[in-house]
Amino acid sequence: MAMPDDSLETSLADGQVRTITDLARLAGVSPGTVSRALAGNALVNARTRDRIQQLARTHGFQLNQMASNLRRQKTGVVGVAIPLGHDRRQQISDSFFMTLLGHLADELTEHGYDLMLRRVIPDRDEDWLARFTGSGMVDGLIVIGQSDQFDRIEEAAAAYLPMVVWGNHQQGQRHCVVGTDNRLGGRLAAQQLIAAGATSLMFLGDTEPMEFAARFAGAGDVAARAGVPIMACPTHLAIDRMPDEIAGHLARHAGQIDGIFAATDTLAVACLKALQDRGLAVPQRMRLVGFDDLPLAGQTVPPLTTIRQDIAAGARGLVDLLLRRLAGEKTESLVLPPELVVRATA
Amino acid sequence: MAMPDDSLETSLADGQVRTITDLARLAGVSPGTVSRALAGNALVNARTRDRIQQLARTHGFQLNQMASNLRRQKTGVVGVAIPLGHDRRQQISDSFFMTLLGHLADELTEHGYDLMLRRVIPDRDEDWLARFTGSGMVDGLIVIGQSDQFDRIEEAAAAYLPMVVWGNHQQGQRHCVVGTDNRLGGRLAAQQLIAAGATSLMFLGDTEPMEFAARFAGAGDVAARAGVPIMACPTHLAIDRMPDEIAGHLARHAGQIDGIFAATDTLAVACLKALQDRGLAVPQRMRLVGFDDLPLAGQTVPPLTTIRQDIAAGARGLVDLLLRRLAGEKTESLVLPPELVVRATA
DNA sequence: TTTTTGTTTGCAAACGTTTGTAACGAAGCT
DNA sequence: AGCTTCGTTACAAACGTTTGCAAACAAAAA
Repeated sequence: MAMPDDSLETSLADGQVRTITDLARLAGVSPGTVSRALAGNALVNARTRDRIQQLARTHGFQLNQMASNLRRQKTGVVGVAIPLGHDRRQQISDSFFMTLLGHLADELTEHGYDLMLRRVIPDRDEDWLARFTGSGMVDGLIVIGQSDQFDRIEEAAAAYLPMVVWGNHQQGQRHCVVGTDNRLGGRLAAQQLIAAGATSLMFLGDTEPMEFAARFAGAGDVAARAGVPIMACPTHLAIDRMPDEIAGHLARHAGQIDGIFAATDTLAVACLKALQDRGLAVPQRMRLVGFDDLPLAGQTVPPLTTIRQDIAAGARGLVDLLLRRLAGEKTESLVLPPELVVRATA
Repeated sequence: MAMPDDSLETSLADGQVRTITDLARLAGVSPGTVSRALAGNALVNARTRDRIQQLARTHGFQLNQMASNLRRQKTGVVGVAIPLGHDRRQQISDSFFMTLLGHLADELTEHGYDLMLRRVIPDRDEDWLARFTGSGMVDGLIVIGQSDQFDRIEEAAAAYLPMVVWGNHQQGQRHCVVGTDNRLGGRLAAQQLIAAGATSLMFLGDTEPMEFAARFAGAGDVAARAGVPIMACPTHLAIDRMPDEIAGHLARHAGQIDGIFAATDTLAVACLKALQDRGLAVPQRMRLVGFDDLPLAGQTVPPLTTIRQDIAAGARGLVDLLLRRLAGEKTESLVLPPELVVRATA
């Protein structure tokens, strides 16, 4: 048996081995064989396969993914879109979304997928969804937050299967969604506030986004049944406006209310500070419940009572459903149960 | 002039217009012309150009990026790698890195680049860097945090130009880095603690990672000059171990020290809680300074004195330098000045 | 009319893979 | 010896763009 031609090998050694063809020349076989060898295909003889893999390793050969993707018509990349609809500065700094993103990265990596992150501003870019799905750059799409794009997502879902959305579930919707049962979460929050002695409630947060609207509605359910009034106080999530707005709300209504349901832990923490600034004892004079159970919720003084969203489970659900859709399955939505975490603010 | 053949057009209308060739047939021109028309190339007649663009719009045509990328040998994608070296669970949930990531997404989007996120575990994957740079999937690379991969990054930088790293700058290093002057930050922190009356210091945090080591060293400089002792108390950043470890440190040393420099705001906030649990008044009995100035630093009670890193500026710097490197420039590193933010804990 | 110039288009060769099909020996069978 | 079968490899056609070059054509100049 002839050894691979040494002189040929060294004559190429200086010029980088970039393409599969370079490698083929080096190994004295055809490009097709190299491709199969690198893929571990059983069609190619075990000895040649090892030899080629060895050669690839020593020369630091890297397969060109672009070409591979084009040929195989798949990319191994999942797109993650964060639409910034109603409050442009909100989400990107919102630690809930960032934490979810982290878990998504974990989960996708685990399954051999890469993650392509794209922030989209729907008002500026009409067909952000079509651009992403049709670009050929991603095999599937995860959308974090419906924002105010429910209709557009709904429309896209009709034609584009491999898409899963984090958000709120609505009766009879078409697109596959994963999310917490926000309405139930709202009920739990209001129940706890009332059980802790509250007789008049404030909902702190915007009621425009679907998730928040559902939380408010859930709290409303319970409040109505208990004969307790509840008022909504819209507040931006942007860190620079939040404190002032909360202070304003408290200044106007602090006398009339004795329980606050914050749409988000971030809001709750800011609110807690505002309450302490006003000298209102928590939970004696004012009860407070948050939403999310971010890590910082346990770190406040007093520690925050809140409604827990299981972010890790959410990420697992998103990825699991997406993978099944990539395999052609037509999956149902997944609604996760929220959990009341009683600490010290209510 | 003949209008585009209507019967032909409708005969294709049902079958999706996927490729540039479909569109060419529809418009009665060659694929090359369509390509140029869509690119807005001045070579093609203005009228045909408009007609083709209109046609593309009405049929919802999307250029296949994969093919385009392969042909042009560029992708419009920047890779962002987060190496999880020394403390696997740390970084992904660490709000500093997440915030930086958010700003990076902003900044890259602004310049027309997409962002491909990849978490890498160096121990499991020897040549994570080469895989990323050589895959052909990204035009350039931003590495967030040197972790314990300084040498590997240094080595890769020799051959691969378009790479910028967030981290600590060391005398004479090869790779281009953007980061805060951690040593100076450490000095500022220690100065403030001592000015506030501290006479014996604790450094709360791991001293392994380069950034933290530099912060500790800076504090050490000042402490030594002032004749104040400082001890390092290694602490994990993982949220589930942090509180217990801090409580342990305090139990052992609380009597001997009266000032704490926490390597991170996250640590500082947890420490603040632990101090309050022990009934140690801040800042009367114990002074505390953090690092980062995360949004939550202003929300604690009392609000946290800390060393500010300008994350947004860091992100801008990273992207700016990367773009210049993509253009072939050989750029210098960028060291950002930290800033002391005096609130109420020291 | 012929030549020149300029504008607009088509042709075909890349980009670097993957994969169906054919080809080629060698071995096993009648 | 002829036939099939099997294991291994080479060949070539895709995948959907972009782009240098040549061709076609019209208008202007000679």
